[in-house]
Amino acid sequence: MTTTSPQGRTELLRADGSPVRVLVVDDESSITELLSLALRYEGWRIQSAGDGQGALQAAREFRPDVVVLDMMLPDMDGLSVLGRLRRELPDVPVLFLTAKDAVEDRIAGLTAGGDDYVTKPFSLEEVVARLRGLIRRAGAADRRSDSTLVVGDLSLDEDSHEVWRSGDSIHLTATEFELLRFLMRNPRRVLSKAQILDRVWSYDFGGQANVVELYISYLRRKIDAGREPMIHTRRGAGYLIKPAA
Amino acid sequence: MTTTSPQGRTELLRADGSPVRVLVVDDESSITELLSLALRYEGWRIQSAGDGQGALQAAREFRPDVVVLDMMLPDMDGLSVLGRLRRELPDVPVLFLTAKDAVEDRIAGLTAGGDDYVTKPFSLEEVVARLRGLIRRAGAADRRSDSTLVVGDLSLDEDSHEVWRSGDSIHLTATEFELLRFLMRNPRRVLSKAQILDRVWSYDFGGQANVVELYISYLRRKIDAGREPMIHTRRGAGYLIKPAA
DNA sequence: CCTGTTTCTCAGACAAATCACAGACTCGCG
DNA sequence: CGCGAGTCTGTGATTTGTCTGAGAAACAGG
Repeated sequence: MTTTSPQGRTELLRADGSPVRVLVVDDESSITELLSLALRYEGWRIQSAGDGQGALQAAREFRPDVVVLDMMLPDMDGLSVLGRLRRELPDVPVLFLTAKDAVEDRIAGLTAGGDDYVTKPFSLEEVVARLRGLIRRAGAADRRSDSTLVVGDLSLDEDSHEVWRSGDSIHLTATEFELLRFLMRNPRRVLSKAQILDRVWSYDFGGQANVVELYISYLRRKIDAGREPMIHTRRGAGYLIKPAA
Repeated sequence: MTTTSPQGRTELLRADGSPVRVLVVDDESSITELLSLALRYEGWRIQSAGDGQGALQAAREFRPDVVVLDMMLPDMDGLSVLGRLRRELPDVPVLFLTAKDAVEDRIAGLTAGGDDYVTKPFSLEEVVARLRGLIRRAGAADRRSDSTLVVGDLSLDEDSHEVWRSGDSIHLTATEFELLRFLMRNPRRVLSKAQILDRVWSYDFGGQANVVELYISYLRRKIDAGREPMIHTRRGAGYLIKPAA
C-alpha cells in the first residue's frame, strides 16, 4: 500500500496501515546508525543488531517485514545466520550487504528466491530503492503499487531502469539514474548539493562536491536537451525537478 | 501543529500543544546566547550546553524535540557526540553548525536522515527556518503541516523556494527570499531596519545599514511592480507587509 | 589484455548576486 | 513653500556560485 503525504513524498505502508518494520544486521555501528537514520526517515520502524545472536533474538521479538543482513558477522558466518533467520521468518525477504570483491555467484545463488543484495560501499538511495522493491514484491496481496516514478512527461521505471521523456527513451548511466531517481522522489523540493551527495553517492565518497554539478549537467543534456527544462537551479540553495509547466 | 496568534504570528507547537523544546550545543557562549534569545522569541523552550558532556546530560533530562549542534566542541569531537545523542534520542532531528570552509570536510552522511546544516556565520532567519523545517518534517507522519506562507495574494513556499503573486511566479535571489520570508512571517507588523539586519543578514555582517533599503527596493520591483503595493514604509520606524486590499 | 564506457578532477569561462557609493527624491515640519 | 532627515535607486566593482570542456583514472566486457 502506498500513500502520498502532504509534502508529496510517497510512503510505503503495510496492509494494515502500520509502518514497515526493518531489521538491520551489521557489526559496524557506523553502518547500522547510518541505515537506521536513513530508513527511519522513510517512515519505517527500525531495529538493529550487531551480531548473529542479536539478529535472531530481534527476529523473534521484532517480527520485521524485511531484513538487511551483512554477510560478514563476528560470531557466526552469514550463511548459518541466514538459515536460522529463514526458519524463524520464512517469508521475509532479505537484502544482503557484501564486500565488493565477495564471490558473486555465491550471492547470486542466495538471491534466487526473490532476495536482493548491494555491495559495500553503497549509496543510501540504492539501499532504499532495493528495500522498497523487496517490500513491494513481498506484499503480493495488493500488487497495485508499481515501480514507476512520474513527473510531468518524464517517467522512470525502478525495475527496468528505463527512462522516458514524452515518448523518447533515454539511456542513463548508473549514477545519472540514481541522481534522477532521487530528484524525482522529491519533486518540487529544493535539494542541496550536500543532501544529494549524502543520498546518491556512497557513504565513503571523499571527492569534490562539484560532481553533483557535473552530473546535473549530464542529466540536463539528456533530459532537458531542446525541451522545456525540468531541472532547475536555485542559486545558493540547490536543485529541484518539476513538470515543465 | 500550527496556530496563529492575535498578532498574526504563526507558532509551531507540539502535538499536545506544549512549546517545542530545542537543545543548543556550542562552546562559544556568544552563539548560544544569540540563538537562545532568537529561538525563545519564536515561543520555543531552550536549553543550552557548552560541551559534549553537558549536551548528553541535557539530552537525557530536557528531552528536546530538536538539537542544534556545533561540530567543533572542546571535549569530544562532533561525531562521537552525535553518535551518543542518537542513542539517547533516536528520532530527534539535528541541525548542524559548521564552519564555512569545513563544509567540504566531513558533512558526508550527516544530512542523510533528513537532518540539515547551516554554515557559520549564519543568519537567524536561516536557522529558524531550518529548524521549523526539521520540526515540521519530524512530525509530518500524520499532521498536515505545509510549507507555504501566505499574505493576501502573495505566497511563498519554503520547500520549493517559489514565490507567487496572484498567479505569477516570481524569481527571487537568496537574500531577497530571506527578507521576504521574514516580512511575511510578521505581517502587518512594522520591522525596523535594525531588526531586519539582525535577522536576515549573518551575525557578522559589517556593511552599510542601507543594504536593507536596497533589498526592499529590489523586492518592491519584483513583488509590487504595477500592482497595489504590499510593502509599505513607515518613515523613521521601518517597513511592513500587508495584504493589498 | 585491449577497448569502449563511466566516473571523476581540474580549471577556466561565464553569469548572477551582493553591496558601496552617491545623487535624486519625498515627506513632514516649520 | 522651503529645508533637512530619511529614503530610494542607478551605476558599477567585486565576490561568489555554477557550468562545462578536456582529459586522467577506474572499470566492465569481450
